[in-house]
Amino acid sequence: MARTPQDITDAELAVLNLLWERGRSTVRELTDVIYPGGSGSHYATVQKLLERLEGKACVKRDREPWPHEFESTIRREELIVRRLQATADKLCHGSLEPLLTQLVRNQTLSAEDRQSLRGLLDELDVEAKTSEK
Amino acid sequence: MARTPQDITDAELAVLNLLWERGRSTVRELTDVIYPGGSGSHYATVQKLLERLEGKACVKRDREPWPHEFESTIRREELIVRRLQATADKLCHGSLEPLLTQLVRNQTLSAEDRQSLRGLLDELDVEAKTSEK
DNA sequence: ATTCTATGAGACGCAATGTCTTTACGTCAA
DNA sequence: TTGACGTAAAGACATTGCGTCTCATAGAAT
Repeated sequence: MARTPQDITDAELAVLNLLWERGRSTVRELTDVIYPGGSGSHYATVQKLLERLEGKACVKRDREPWPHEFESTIRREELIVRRLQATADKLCHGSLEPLLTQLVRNQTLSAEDRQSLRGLLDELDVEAKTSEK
Repeated sequence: MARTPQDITDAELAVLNLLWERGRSTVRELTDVIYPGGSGSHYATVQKLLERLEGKACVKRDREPWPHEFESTIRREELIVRRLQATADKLCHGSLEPLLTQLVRNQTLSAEDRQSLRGLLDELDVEAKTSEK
């Protein structure tokens, strides 16, 4: 069984999380937050992580300003969905429904929560019906 | 940033999935399914994976019969919840609610998925009503 | 007894990942 | 222009996770 590398590693995620918070940033700005009072090599570490994120199409580099500025090209929500799907693939033959079941069972939802959830489901039903013709 | 090992690896998961399907099994039975016509060393591979799963308290070994029989001590649902929580920890400061939102918004939910979710919500309504008095 | 299979401990090797080094380059102040 | 300083870019390096494999020993069966 071949080993499958992680899509986005923890260190990379730390950078992405910061980009989501701060928006467009330089390597230095990110480094100073992730490694406060960090040495010179930490700068290179963050740079490498950004480079790898760029390779994974999760980050876009703007070479126009100097120093370069980085920006995430993936939204947090997209990554959430990606991870959910990965979990479903490995544990539920790709079906997301069991995840939903566990989440609903596990979380204490108020009556209002349940109602609004039903509303959302109704919306989805309508969308499905209108798009199928 | 220290590297965090995966809780359960893909190869280990393949074994667990089989145990969930078949129930209590011997090493040979599992090996013959995972590596059909596999060589002798594949047997040892499965054995090692079981040993590691045992160390992670996901599998119980019964030394009484011969050959030994293995059984999973964790349910698929527990593992799902664990992975969901891990995703929430890394992407949502530990909150599961954003996962739920994404799952429901995601149009990959089939009509049947939506129906079964409604059923689940109904169950929760009943539980809430009976426990509130 | 011998022969087959199972067990158990450990070695091995590749690759992923976080880190660090080095060299070249751009920008600005004197 | 030159020197100083921060940045860019490429790549080397160390650790270790993880799947695999070897071998020595033990139990069962014929």
